[in-house]
Amino acid sequence: MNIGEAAARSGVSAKMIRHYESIGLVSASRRPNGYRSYAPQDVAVLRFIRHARDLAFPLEEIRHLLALWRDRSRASAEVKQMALDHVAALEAKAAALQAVAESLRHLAQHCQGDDRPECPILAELEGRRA
Amino acid sequence: MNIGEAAARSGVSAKMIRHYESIGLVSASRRPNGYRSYAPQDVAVLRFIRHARDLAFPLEEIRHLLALWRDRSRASAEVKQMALDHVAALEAKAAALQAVAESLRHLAQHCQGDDRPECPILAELEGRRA
DNA sequence: GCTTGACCCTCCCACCATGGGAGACCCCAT
DNA sequence: ATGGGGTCTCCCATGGTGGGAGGGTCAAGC
Repeated sequence: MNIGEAAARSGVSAKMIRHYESIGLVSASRRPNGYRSYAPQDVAVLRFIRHARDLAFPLEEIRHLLALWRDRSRASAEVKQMALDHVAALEAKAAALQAVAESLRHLAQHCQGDDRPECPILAELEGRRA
Repeated sequence: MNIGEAAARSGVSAKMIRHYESIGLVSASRRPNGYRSYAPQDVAVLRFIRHARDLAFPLEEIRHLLALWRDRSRASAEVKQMALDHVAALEAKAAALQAVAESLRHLAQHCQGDDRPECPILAELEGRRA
């Protein structure tokens, strides 16, 4: 099948499929006319990638996961470790965002939010620890 | 003062100060030799920007906040609204990350993580809803 | 005066993942 | 043979930051 159909079946855009190929994450055979040609197992790889992206794995980690996936003798421990490390990274990022949101929310709480110009939010940004 | 000192005093790297200037967020007068020259109030602006960045405001919103800051007759309501909108955006992003982390954590929970190859994480990525 | 080192200048490239678009080519059906 | 839809490659943009090359400037020490 051509790239368009592979895209539709995998949920990965044609644009991204080409990109993944350019960074060596996937490969594709070519027809005589230069068109990329995909077999069902190629679509499976693309789907794998998409699911991993849905779980916010960076492409470099996906490259690793793909290698483990293809290695039928891999130890599940390695996969699990990658997953847990990734979970930790995601939670750290989420916590950092949440913390920033908290402090801004506190700040906003002290702002009247009326027609007057007095604003503790701006004061805080300015540097007066108000 | 030169850019290096302004950077040290504001906590914004010289690199970033130049960048902010290139996108019209800040301005700087020039010395005859071409060097940028900063007054204390310029440093105050840079500090404002840095504090806003610490609160994860995007530069375009900071541009707006700066305008409000400089407008002594602004209504604090507008600032508060921006802050609360931003809080909502941050919390949405944090929640999304947390949700992804959760599902991956659940997935990993079912993985033995031993020497054997069986791995529900890879199975899930593959698409078998295991 | 001359060298040295610290600073400054501009311009380009990189990250990360994705999308948009231009200009050209291919193929099939009418 | 013409039109439309698919495909090709290549460039550009996002957002915010950093790195570095290649060159100019200035002050201090000799």
